[in-house]
Amino acid sequence: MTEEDADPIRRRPGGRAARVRQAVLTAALEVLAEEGVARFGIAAVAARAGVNETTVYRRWGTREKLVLDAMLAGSTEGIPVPDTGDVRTDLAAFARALADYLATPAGRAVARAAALSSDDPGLAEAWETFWQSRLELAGAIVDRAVGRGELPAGTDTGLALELLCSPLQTRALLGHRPIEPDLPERLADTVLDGLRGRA
Amino acid sequence: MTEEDADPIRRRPGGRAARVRQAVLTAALEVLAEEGVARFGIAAVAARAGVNETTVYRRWGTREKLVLDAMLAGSTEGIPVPDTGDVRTDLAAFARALADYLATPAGRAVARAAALSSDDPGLAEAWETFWQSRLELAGAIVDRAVGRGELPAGTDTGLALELLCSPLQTRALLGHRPIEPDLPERLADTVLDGLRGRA
Amino acid sequence: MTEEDADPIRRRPGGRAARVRQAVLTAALEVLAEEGVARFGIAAVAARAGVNETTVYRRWGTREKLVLDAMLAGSTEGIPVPDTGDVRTDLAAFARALADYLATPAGRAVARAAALSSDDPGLAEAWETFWQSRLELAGAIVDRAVGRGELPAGTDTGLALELLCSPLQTRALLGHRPIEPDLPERLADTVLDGLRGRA
Amino acid sequence: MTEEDADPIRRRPGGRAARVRQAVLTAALEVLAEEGVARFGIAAVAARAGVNETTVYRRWGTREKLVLDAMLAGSTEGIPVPDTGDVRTDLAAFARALADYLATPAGRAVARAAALSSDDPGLAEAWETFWQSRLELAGAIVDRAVGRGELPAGTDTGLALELLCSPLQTRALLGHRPIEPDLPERLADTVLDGLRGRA
DNA sequence: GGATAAGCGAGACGGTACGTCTCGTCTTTTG
DNA sequence: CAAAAGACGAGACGTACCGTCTCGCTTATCC
Repeated sequence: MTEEDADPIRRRPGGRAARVRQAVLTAALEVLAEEGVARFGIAAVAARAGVNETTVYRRWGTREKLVLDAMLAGSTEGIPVPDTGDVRTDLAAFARALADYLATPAGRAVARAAALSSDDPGLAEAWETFWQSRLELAGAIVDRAVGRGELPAGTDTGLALELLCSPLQTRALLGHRPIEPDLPERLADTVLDGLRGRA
Repeated sequence: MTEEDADPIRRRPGGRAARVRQAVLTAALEVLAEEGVARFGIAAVAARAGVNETTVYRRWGTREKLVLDAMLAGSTEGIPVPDTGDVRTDLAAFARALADYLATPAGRAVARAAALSSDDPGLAEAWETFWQSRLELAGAIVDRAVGRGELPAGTDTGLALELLCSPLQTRALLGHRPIEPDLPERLADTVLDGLRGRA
Repeated sequence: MTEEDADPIRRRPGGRAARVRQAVLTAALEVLAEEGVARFGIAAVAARAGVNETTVYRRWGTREKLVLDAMLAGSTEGIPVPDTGDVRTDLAAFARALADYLATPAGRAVARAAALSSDDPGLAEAWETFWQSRLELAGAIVDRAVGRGELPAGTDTGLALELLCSPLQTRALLGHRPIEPDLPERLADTVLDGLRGRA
Repeated sequence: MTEEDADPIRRRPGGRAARVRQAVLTAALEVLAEEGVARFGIAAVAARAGVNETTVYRRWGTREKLVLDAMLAGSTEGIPVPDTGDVRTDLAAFARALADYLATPAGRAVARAAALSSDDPGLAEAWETFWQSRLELAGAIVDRAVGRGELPAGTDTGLALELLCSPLQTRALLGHRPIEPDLPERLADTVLDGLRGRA
């Protein structure tokens, strides 16, 4: 885990094993985006990857683990974190980007997959980490604002991000209420005001 | 529709149909709470309700619709909405109650069920309505605060509730991050400050 | 059974009961002819007769009994028995008529219904009677031939009819082998030769 | 196709697939004989074969196909065809054997099954072939008699068999009229006389 | 460079749930 | 009060996935 990946499959990047792995994960992401998480099936993934079903079961075991691995491998880019020097602009842009991502089929699929596989504690933790790593980068926006004096010292970065992001996530997960275009801005404004305190 | 329920099943409260309906919905809620939404099956519900499986299929058709109906029929009480005269106390108490509910097996199940069946547009809308009706009562807290002058006139009630509730919902849905005991208070504080604007 | 039918349904020929009975039986015959005996269902019969399903169940109980009753009531005419004075012509014509009837949807349905419901001893006997009464009329052909000296005295009428008819019935029942146009004649010829004996 | 069976299931005679196949077909024949074709169910067959229900559906799809396959695989021996040098004795013995077979539960089931599934053209043809292959062996009796001069040269073998066998089949199929002990002999006699022609 | 071990393809199977279909019974409502 | 309307019980049917297993065969690794 430290200097050499323990997974024997990734040992040789050019080998057949790695090729199969990549094909399956790519296919999984495509199926996820096209069919949604509810109709996501291993048979479809294997067929699209040009790989035998048994192989997928051998390597990933269950549907949930495959979804998780595909997500981890596939969305490495994350949400872009702007840095314009103005905290309001940055937060609004980040919220906008997150909303756009969640409107994507892939984004919807990610959210659903996380929600559905959170029964298994191990998977739940993995999803937790997934979201954490995707969103905590935005903490830099808040931290920089504190550094510039735009926000008071001691500002709770986590709370800020949670207030900003979870309305968007919740809308993507529950029901089908669309995200109005000005919602990211309104969220950013209100959250900023809240963080600055009443005084 | 006005004085007599349109649903023919509920016409006679004492009849067999109504009795069966009640038994199934109750059993559904129990199974949901005990097994979770992923392992929720119609066979188990029918067995527990002492009703034939076919009847469940006849009346509800699919698992998703049964879950929805059980939720609609079963959680009529909703989250209590306090009225102490102090908006901060009220909001914090409401957030606390919501968090407690979401920590309940039933609460988790509700959240998961909504996330699960949001592929079907009709069901998604129904779940939207469900949450709307459960949470909008809390709008009274904000409205009363506006009336008392605790909050400015043009306060966006919906945004307020969304900021307050969605972090709790998201935590219940994604990952397994527990809700810290003081989170409701912190949420209430920050949201209130945000609503009051940057003085 | 002797001078007044015991069946209460037939008591009043003009009453509603009789009307319902007639409608159901007619509808049953139609469904039987159109859909075949395998897809014959009480629901379809009731719908076509403009009568409630429950009524059919009350009066006839099971599908088999309804089929039987419909057959008994519906095909009173039977197969025409010719009398030309020549036994070969008569037998061939009768065989031809039977073959034509068995090629009819109704005829196929009758044969299938008899074959399928012969598990129940009571029904089996009823079907036995049904066929007996339809075919034994043709015994007159043989008897007349004996009277005219065309066939020896002591000719086994039942055996003659069985030899003549059962190949046609079997072809209608098993497999889908069509009945060649000259088969009735060949049957009549061979059977007649057989009856006359070798000498 | 010549030296290796095309059916992939039978490729390995000792493999699990072949074992399962055999178990299911044997169980099917047993259920068929014990319960009759009307009460023949896949669940019962699977249970008796110690095989999962799904496997039966996968391999045979419908009840009718399973019945057919069981019959094809299970009654390979057919009706014994005697060769005593006397056509009357041979035909009578064959008719007797057929009558005995049709009196067997399995024999009844075969007849009923064919009558049951003759709606599907493919299955009807298969049943046709089934009966054809079971009965045409007896054609040798007639052919040998022609060779010995017991029967005239142009004797219609098919017609002879049909006249001999179909009365027995019809009695087994329709109604419940038992087969009298001397019926086979009388059939053989009359058919032989018929085949020899009038003087 | 050949043994050898790891992984893959192919095919079936056990298991669980789902949703459909019919039959025949039972309760409730209505004329 | 009897028939209509409609729900129910019972049970089979056929389908869809999931995850496991076995058996050859191909590929990559190791001596």
